[in-house]
Amino acid sequence: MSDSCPSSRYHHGDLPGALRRAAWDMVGEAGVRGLSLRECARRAGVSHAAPAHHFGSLEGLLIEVAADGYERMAVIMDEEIERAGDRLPGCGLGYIRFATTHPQQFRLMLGTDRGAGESPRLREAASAALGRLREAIRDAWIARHGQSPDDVFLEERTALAWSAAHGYALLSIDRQLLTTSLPSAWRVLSPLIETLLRP
Amino acid sequence: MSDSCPSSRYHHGDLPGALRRAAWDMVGEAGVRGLSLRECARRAGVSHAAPAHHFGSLEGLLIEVAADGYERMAVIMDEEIERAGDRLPGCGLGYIRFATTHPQQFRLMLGTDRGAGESPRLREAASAALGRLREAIRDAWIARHGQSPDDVFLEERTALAWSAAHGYALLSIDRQLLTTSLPSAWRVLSPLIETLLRP
DNA sequence: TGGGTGACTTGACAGTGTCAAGATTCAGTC
DNA sequence: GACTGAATCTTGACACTGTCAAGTCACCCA
Repeated sequence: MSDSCPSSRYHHGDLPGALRRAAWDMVGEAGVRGLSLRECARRAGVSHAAPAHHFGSLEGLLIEVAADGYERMAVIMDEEIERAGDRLPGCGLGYIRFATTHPQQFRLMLGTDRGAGESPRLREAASAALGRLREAIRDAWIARHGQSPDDVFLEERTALAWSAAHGYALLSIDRQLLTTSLPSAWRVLSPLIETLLRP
Repeated sequence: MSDSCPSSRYHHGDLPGALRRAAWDMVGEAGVRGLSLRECARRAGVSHAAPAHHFGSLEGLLIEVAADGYERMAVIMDEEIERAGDRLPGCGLGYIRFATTHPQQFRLMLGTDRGAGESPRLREAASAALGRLREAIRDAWIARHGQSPDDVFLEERTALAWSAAHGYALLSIDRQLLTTSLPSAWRVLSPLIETLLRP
């Protein structure tokens, strides 16, 4: 059963999933502004009003697609952690790799505003990505200092690491806007590792 | 002559400026998705097709409004530099202050994509903001080491500083999404100053 | 097997972006 | 002062959009 060929006329079978995949593809092709509910419905093979039953509105679909993005990001972060063999740089580089390979979707993810707080799935997915970074810092700290850092201190270092990775990711995707020659992620961010692990 | 009261029926007097101010206000009120060309035209007191003559399309208006954003950001960075008495933290804190006081406009600024590279005014405005940070790092380096840093090295440190400030700014405005308790900008970012100035 | 709910379809409405044709205003030249 | 051309609009049209309401079909459970 494909996305655009429903199992029956009034019962798609997996319409929410098909709509989210269609939205993901359209954002990748044409950016957030190029996304429309009706075109998603066409690609899923249903009528224009079908999505409302599952997502309420276009805004509702966008929020769920942003949550999808964080879940996909977590997968790439895990891959990069495994490839790098070192969790802390693996997390950061995975984050950046996701953003540079999915620039338009990445923009959607950080473009969602107040309504996004209402989605438990989005909150969880975003927190999970942040949690990987927090765990990586905690483990690196324990390896260096023999004991766990203070919770408040850990939050500060996590915020610093996330900020730097996030900001660098945006520099990468906005490169025509800000600079024509951006130094590599490693060269820019590796000095930060020492900072994160110093009391 | 106000924005919505043209000096004559077929000659507004400053229509481009009025449209950009209307767009700025609408983005602030309802986010990028809440902006429409026709509503901007209504607020400026002209017909729906008038903006096309100045901006070509909605996309063209968005790009110019993003450039406005960077110019306003530069003003706030300069104010914060003066208030802090120290350029490097002043730049960073000014950047963050702008983002947290204009979250929706800030999102517009980083939401612009490929077409934005075409606007010399946007490129210049964005580069000027980045240039302030580069100058602040260079000056702080000279104060510490007695001579200017290598250009490549300076670009790396500038990218690191921008990334961290930018990332923290986004954490601030997305706070319902990622965390309910974000440590202050100073506590998160001040360890970075030492990193920026170490060879 | 029937009923209730879920999952759609159809149709309508208001708003949008953009384009084309036309009207008005301004500025420069003679 | 009149004329001309360009700038700056207005009007109208079209296609697309999001959302809502009413109706139809499919599925599942008692």
